[in-house]
Amino acid sequence: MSNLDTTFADLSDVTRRAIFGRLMQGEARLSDLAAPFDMSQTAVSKHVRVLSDAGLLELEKRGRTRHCRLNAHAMKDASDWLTDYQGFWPQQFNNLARHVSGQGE
Amino acid sequence: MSNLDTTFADLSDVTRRAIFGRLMQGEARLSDLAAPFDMSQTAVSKHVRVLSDAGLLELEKRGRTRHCRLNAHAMKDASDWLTDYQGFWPQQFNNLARHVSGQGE
DNA sequence: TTTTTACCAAACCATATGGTTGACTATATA
DNA sequence: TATATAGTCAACCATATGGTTTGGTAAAAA
Repeated sequence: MSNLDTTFADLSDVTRRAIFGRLMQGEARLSDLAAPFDMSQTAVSKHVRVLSDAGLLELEKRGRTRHCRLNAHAMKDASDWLTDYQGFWPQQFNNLARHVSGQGE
Repeated sequence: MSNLDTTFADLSDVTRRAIFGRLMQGEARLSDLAAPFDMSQTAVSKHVRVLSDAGLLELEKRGRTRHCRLNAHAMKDASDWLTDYQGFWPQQFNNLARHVSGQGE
């Protein structure tokens, strides 16, 4: 799978987007991440592994806890892609929307 | 699945991103869409159905051909989300990147 | 030292995904 | 009319995904 494939696939799961969002507020332990979800810690651990494999976050073992934080570099790549994407599409969408809705200008 | 789930899932397949890209250049018949790919027309037809079910494109039957075009409204929704997303994250990413790389500023 | 905590690993399960083939329908074209 | 073309549908297959449970290990706390 390409990088873009995995990034989008990762973002297509609501649990992972939530983990993503949580980590924006800062580092968290695996059990902290798992707590809000109505599923086993093992399941959350798998999601974290998916994100980690995609390079979207980093894991650090400290004693018996595992600490997760966003990987700024990988995030930057994703952000850059979105920037490019978003820079290109909107006019197209808007043009198309104007055309379709017949609103002219 | 939520709307966001399906949109990201749709974008996570390279074939569908290519179809997506092709349709940005304008309407196309199903067989036109299928031609560049080393897979059966049935497979491409399935991808098109996935995109259609997600509301990302529209199908129109004209005689024996099926014409596809982007759905401007659904596209606008996706674009809006990306805009919000991208408006929110970059500073965060940049802050995080600065912090991690220790570049101060 | 014993017990609890935090996590991993393996096996398993149901469903989704991305592809195939073959048979079919409907429309153009010769 | 006969044939080729565009596309669908249904059945099938292999693999991926998202979850579970059970049993383990290592570290912290009692």
